[in-house]
Amino acid sequence: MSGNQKIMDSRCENCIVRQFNSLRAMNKEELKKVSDSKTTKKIKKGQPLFEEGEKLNGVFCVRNGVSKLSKLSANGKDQIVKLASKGEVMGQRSVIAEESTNLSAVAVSDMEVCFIPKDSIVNTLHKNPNFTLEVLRHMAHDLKEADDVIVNMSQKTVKQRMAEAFLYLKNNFGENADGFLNLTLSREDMANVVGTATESAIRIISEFKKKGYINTSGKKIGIADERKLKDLVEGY
Amino acid sequence: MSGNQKIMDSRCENCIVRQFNSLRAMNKEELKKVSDSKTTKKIKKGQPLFEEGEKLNGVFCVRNGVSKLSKLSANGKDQIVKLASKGEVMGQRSVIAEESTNLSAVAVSDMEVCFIPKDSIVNTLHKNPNFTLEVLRHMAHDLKEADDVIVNMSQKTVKQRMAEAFLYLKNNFGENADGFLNLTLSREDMANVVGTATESAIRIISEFKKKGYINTSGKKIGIADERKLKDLVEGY
DNA sequence: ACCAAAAGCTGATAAATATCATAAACTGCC
DNA sequence: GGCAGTTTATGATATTTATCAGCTTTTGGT
Repeated sequence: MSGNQKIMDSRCENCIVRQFNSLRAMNKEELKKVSDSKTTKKIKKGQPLFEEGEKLNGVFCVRNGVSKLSKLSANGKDQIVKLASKGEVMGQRSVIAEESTNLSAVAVSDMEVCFIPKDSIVNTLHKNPNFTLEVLRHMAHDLKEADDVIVNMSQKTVKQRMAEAFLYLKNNFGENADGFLNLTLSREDMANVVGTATESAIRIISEFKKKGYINTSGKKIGIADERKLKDLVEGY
Repeated sequence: MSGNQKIMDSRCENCIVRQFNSLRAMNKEELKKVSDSKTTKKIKKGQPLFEEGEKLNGVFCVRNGVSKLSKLSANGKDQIVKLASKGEVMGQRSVIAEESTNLSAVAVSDMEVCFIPKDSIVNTLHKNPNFTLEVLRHMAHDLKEADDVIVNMSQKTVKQRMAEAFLYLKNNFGENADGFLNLTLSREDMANVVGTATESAIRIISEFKKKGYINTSGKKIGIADERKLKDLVEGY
């Protein structure tokens, strides 16, 4: 790595993260505008990026770390709807629909994000059909995933959803050299992903451990028997 | 009504239904192309429009009637994800993302739909940013709603979801002169909307009736006490 | 290093929901 | 109009999940 990498990375044009999201469909000028107007922020684990009901005047592009996107329900519990990591753009919906967000975003690990004011985004949406289409494709995909989540939530048991959550964490955030998941969530967050009580989540984690599906070390969790977890999800 | 209404209506340019969906952002020529390539179909209650896993080579625009969009889960139950009625376009996602559908569509009442081959849609998506943006806005809205559904499914009780479903049916499909809901769903379909066992749905309907929240006449259901249903949804 | 607060854990119990069984009411059909 | 098949209904029971209470472990701050 060269000494001036920091400076290079700070331009969107050179940002690797862009590969993963709709920004890659922007042309040079558009990207320049975005880059000139954006600001980079460091967010500590546990800190909020934005809260439900806020009007966002821009989107957040994740460079590093992970954020949970959740919605408070009437019973006082948070439901985590999505975990956004490197390359993902948060707050798009609010900006596109010109409504306040329906979700809160809180960092679940230390993060580095770029905040892109909405003007440059909205402008490009009106002028560059390729970009708009790219965003649309992303959203179509998200919507399809949302359907799957709805079906899982309503048709699968808590145990099945928990097993699925572990597989999801492994597939999306990977595991480190010791075989533990890269992303460590608190039991409460796990419960809020799965949509269950914290105690129930803890109980199921204990059970999975006892049965040898997973192993734990402190808060870290490792997938020990992926096959068994998959079977459980499928209902065997 | 004039004698040639049938003919007028059969052109998209004059179709009222278009007011409700993204097609209104198309220009004259684009609309003409759509109109020339589309075909109109009548679908009887209970008949499928398309099935999960199919590759759709076009979208369906609902002129009349209602279709359920559902997904089969591993336990053999159908989860109804959406009810599409007049003006709604089905199959967009599949066409946009160029993937097979993740949902099945079955008519829950007699329907009249227009099938629009994908070419004219895809073409416009590439060339008319206004149209693309309009579709995008719709999808952003759908996605927001999907988030709400996820939260409801995971955080609310079956009883609350059932109450919510009745309010939804009233708000979206209205009621007739006798005070009964315009859209009559079977108990099984109700259960599949709410994500519960058919017996549980029946039990809750009986309970609501006993408590005076709703009234029934055969399969028809009328909302008797909207306030109480709303309170129930909110958790009182 | 120590203390308070938070997170994790476990048992007992209650509540919600699913499942199984059975019967009545309705529907389409000849 | 009557019969077969489906839908609706209800009871009994089993299973799943939430809630409450008490305890231990971990964490972060000074």
